[in-house]
Amino acid sequence: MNIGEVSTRAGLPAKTIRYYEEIGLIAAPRDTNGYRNFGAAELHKLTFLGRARALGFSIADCRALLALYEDQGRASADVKRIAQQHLARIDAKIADLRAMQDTLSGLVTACAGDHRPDCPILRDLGGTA
Amino acid sequence: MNIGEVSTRAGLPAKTIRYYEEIGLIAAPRDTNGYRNFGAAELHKLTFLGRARALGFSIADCRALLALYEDQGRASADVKRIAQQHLARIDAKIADLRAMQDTLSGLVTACAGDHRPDCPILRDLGGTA
DNA sequence: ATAAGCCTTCCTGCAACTGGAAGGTCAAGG
DNA sequence: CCTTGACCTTCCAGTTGCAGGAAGGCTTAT
Repeated sequence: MNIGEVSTRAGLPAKTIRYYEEIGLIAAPRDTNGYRNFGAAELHKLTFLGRARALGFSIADCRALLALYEDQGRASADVKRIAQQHLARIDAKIADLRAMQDTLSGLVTACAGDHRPDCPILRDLGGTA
Repeated sequence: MNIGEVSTRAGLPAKTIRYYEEIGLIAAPRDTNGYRNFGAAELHKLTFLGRARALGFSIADCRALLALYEDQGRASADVKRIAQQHLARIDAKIADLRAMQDTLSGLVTACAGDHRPDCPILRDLGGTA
């Protein structure tokens, strides 16, 4: 399988796959012509990576998760810890965004949005000045 | 006011203030010794920027908002449009994160987290393999 | 022979800073 | 007068996770 095919099958851009190889996340054996030649195992790993990334795991987390995935003697506790930490980061991010959303939606509602210069949004940003 | 004082008063790191000057977001007049010397107006602008950034506005948005802030003849509609677009981006981000949160919390709950290798999280990422 | 459609590497850029090195300036203390 | 320490300066590199594009090689079909 060349990179194009693996790209469509894994649902990842070729650029991303090359990048993953570059940072040592996956291996990509070469043909004599220099082309990358992927097998089923690498496709599987790339699909794994795609899902993990879609769940927001960092590359560092992905590396750890992939290692655990390959390790038949792993402890599920190690996987769970990573997932929990990530979940905590997500929760925190949502909380931050919600705070912004609250403030902003209030301001947007309060703003007339017409031709006049008076604007509660700018008033708020400027410190009620 | 030197950069240190303006930094504490605006609540922004000195590095950030230098960066804002570098990208032309603010001006920073110099003393004869080369030190930046800020006046009340610049402090005010930096505070404005700090609040806008805290609400998640991009630097590009901040630049536009700051211009509108300074423009006495602005239309509040222009401000509102920027804020609404940003709000939409925030809504979308929250939706994304919530989807991740949903999936992940389910997986985390399902994972025993003990010494055994069996793990629903890895099973899911690996495509039920 | 040539054109299209793959593939390769390498370099740059994005957002918004942060950290650190190397060095100038200033006020206080001995 | 000298030193110490806290400021300040510029410049360069790194962060995250790729994307865009140039310059060129391989393959297949016409």
